[in-house]
Amino acid sequence: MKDVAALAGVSVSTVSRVVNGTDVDAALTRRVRDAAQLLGYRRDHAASTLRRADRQSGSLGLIFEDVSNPLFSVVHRGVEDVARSRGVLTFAASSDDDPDAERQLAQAFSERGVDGLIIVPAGHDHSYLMREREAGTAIVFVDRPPRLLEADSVLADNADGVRGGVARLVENGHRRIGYLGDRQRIFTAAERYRGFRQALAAAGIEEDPELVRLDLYDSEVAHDAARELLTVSDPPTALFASQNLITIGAVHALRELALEHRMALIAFDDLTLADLIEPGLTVVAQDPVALGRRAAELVFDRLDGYEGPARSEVIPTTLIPRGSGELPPPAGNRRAQ
Amino acid sequence: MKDVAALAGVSVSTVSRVVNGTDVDAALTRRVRDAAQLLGYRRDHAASTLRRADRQSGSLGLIFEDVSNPLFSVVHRGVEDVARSRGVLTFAASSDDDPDAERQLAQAFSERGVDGLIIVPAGHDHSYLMREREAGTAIVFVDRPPRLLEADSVLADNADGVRGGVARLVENGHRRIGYLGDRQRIFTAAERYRGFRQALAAAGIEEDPELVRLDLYDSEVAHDAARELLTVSDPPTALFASQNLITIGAVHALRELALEHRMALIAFDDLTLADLIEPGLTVVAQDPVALGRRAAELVFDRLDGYEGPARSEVIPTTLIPRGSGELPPPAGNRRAQ
DNA sequence: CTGAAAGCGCTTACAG
DNA sequence: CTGAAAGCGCTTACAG
Repeated sequence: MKDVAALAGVSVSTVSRVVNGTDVDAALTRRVRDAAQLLGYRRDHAASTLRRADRQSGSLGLIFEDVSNPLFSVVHRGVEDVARSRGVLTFAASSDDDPDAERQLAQAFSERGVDGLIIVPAGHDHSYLMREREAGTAIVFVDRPPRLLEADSVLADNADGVRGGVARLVENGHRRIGYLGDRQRIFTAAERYRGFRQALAAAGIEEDPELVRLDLYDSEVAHDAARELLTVSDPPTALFASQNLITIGAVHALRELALEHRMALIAFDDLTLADLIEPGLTVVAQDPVALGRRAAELVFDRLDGYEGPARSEVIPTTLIPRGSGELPPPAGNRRAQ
Repeated sequence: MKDVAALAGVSVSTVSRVVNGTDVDAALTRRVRDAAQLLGYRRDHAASTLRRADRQSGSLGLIFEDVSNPLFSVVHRGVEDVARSRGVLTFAASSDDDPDAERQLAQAFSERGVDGLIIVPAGHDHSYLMREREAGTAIVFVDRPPRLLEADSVLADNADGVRGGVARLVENGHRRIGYLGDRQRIFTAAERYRGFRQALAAAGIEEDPELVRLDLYDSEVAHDAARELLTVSDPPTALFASQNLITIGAVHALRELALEHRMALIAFDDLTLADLIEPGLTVVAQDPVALGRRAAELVFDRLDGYEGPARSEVIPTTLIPRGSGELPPPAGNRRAQ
């Protein structure tokens, strides 16, 4: 900037004013612009915000479990869309579900002066974020709620999604419905299982522990659990798979037992080729773009001065029928009721 | 920092030294740390690098076509892994293949002082980046090479991947092979088509224009093109789909014509449920983590002082046989040769 | 409208 | 080992 000022024959104040668009004599403006162009001048954003009154860095920090997880990368895109419309850029990083990593990333982002933090929480104690918030950083949680901290959050309607899926199975005549669940310490997994139980209760069906397998942490384990569950003495006529990897394991098990056209299946979360497998996979789909957009909007509401109580927003899910969820129970089972 | 110094009863110089780990008397160090802890002090990273000798901001800017594209989100993760091991954070943004957006993002990142830029190029003229590079920013291109700028790049071996896939089809006895290609102005699409022609030439097969459909920009268009191509008077016995969306269109067309078990199919790029569709989808898979890691390594090589000529690295692809690519031509066709 | 000066939060020679 | 002082690139009252 000094160089630009020298070349244009004006003071650095004037250059600063031109760069910031405050009124400056047209001739001077031209001289400054020419000089800047010639020297390839680019304002130092950090120095600028250091001195500025509002102290906004124009950046947000996103902490996901994994930036390459298809769900979170789409959330990221949702955030980006609303942030970019305000000239705000996004940092993104992966915690790999490690609470220490989450903290370190939050700290690293804070040191870099992000205006807001959007977090898919890994930790179980977010009180450490109080200080960042007092320092003016807007904090919003996505996909899972914060613990030990009152803060804005945007969640998918996990319980309701499962409830709707299972209700559909019940409508189609199923009463013995198997459930394949993820680790119950994970918020979304616990919520989904809760939805399952609610749906059974609403239909007046008693839960059969034999038909429920929880804490399935990858497709292999889910595959084994599904095989077991499908071969109990009084097997289910329908299955609910509560998550992507579990769904893959379940489909493998159904194939192996040649049951894919006889056993109804509904899965939580959509998948790329879901309409190309046989039968088409009926899913309860989340809306990750909406999760991201809304989270960003809550961040900017705070930055724009909203100081009300923490808001918890819930984004609805959608049931997408593709065939597997519409299979009726076999005739024998129908009569048996 | 001033406040910490006051509370600890030392000068700001001493606080700075403690924060930066230069040797300070143990007792003073303790007093400073306690004061910092008490005040919730967090160093201002921007102010720090502003004054520092090396001027490194500890951040990288990534410009993808779309952060939510599964390929790029995995590249992102690869970059993140090597960057994080050096304490470097990553900005990421989507250009949506718009050259202007690419430029604006590059500029926004530069203003924020990123140490390096990793770009999936949208534009056709990257000379505008000369200035950033002169300013010390390391620049590496991923997935597609730069234009009008000598710069490091990391590409997948597109041509070779297709060549290998088509060679496999030829080995299995196919001589009439259909090709479904994306818009030829896209570098990767052109490369893949080049690989297709090379494979045919190597096998002494003359290219039949009737069996080649290019510039397919979405699954609908690909679906239509595949249907057409499969119903010409002398139809192919095998198909090569050059990209994800095209593959989806091709599989739909094969299903529609009930040809999925009679027509061989190999696709470029792996997909989540590829082993669960019938028959399993044989693919030429890229290694996006490696693309990202290598790109980050090239960035850090430059930042570490490497000043040699631009390097073009190529990451090999892998053929994953799952059934669809291993279907032989029908007996009649085999005799016909 | 323009310029000289102070200062954002920090680091780093320079003395001591 | 420690402190006073200068200065990184910028913005912004304050005079003129």
